[in-house]
Amino acid sequence: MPYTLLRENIDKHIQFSDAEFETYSSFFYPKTISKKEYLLRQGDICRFEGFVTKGCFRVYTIDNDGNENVLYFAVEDWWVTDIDSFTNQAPALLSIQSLEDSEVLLINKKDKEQLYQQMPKVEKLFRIMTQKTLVSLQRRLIRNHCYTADERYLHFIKTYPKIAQKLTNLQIAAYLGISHEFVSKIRKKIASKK
Amino acid sequence: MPYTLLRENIDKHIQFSDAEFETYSSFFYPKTISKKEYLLRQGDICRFEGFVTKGCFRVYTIDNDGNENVLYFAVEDWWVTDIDSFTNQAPALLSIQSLEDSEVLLINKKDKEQLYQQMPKVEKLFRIMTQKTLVSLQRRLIRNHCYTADERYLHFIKTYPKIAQKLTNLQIAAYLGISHEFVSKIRKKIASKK
DNA sequence: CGCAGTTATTGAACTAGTTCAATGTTTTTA
DNA sequence: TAAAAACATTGAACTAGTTCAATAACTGCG
Repeated sequence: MPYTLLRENIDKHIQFSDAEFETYSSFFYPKTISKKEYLLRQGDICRFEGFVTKGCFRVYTIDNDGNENVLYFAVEDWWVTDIDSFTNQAPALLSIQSLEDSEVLLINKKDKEQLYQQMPKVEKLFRIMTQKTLVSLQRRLIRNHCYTADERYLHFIKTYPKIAQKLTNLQIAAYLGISHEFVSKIRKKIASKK
Repeated sequence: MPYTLLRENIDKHIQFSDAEFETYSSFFYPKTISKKEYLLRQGDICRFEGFVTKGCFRVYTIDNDGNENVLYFAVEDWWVTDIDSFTNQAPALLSIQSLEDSEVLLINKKDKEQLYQQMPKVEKLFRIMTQKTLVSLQRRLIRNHCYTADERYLHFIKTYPKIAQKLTNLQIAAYLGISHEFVSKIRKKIASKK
């Protein structure tokens, strides 16, 4: 089942034969993560790229003032890693923690390099996936500039209703870059409009 | 000279033999853009990826309220495109305008595809470049959340002093996501502290 | 079950940043 | 070189969002 998800993930971006997928998937190994466990801690070196097959993660960083800042939440079919740390084997700026019992498929650095070498098509796959991620991040940056907090909140729960359900106000606030009290106030405002 | 810059650009990311670079660079053609001319207009389809060899561009979007939002400025050694529009040949959300007389090396969609096919190494090159862009955008997103406008302004002029020199307050404001009046006030504050 | 810890709500006081409008400055262009 | 246009500065009034503090509601756990 986890590998079925991995297959479906690829099919969204590129065509792989069964044999190609076989090779590709053989580089990944499953890992079970219990609730609140860390896949990666800020400061450590990120040894993996992970594909989420079950559960939910928050990918975040703590700034100098101790504020938590969520870069994104990852559920089934999302990838989790600190690319910078993984690529350069340098200390991570990001932490990755599960919000519930979860499962991932992991690939480590050496195997990733070997996979690139053995299957050049994987370069294309990750080039395409990274591009798509970049586009959505560009759009989010723009939204952050031109939307109000209310609009950003609404956009988030509309775009990711399933993820939003799993989250506390605190977590949503850390993603939107606002205070959790203000999330409360936004909710109240919305409720009273209906 | 423009092609020397392209060579130096590649050398930062990957190793190319002279022959490989020869092939690679033969896919690009130079274009001269005079001040305030558009390389791409929001709504049009982006037919190129461009490597800036001279001058300066702003890559921006206009939101529903008519506010201009600068995604980034591109000078020598930067790439300009609307990836989403280029990849999917769909209407662009972004406009790309030169701020001064400029020069770019362009590659169009078909040639890019042919290049990928002919030189799989180019997949790796663009995978790596896209990853680096993604990392810097992730960091910018986080900065936008945890820095004040003053801090973001200072970070910007410190990180890109050469670019900042070329820009008006209006343009810097559109990049930082604040009003240009506030940029003025920040400048005054900083000046008075010295 | 009951209690501890975390999360949510609310209000009051505050502040970072906006908006508007007026004035001054620089740049562009005829 | 003058006039027009674009850009920058400044202050006053405003507002979106914060911070703090107090209370209420949930959640998990022994």
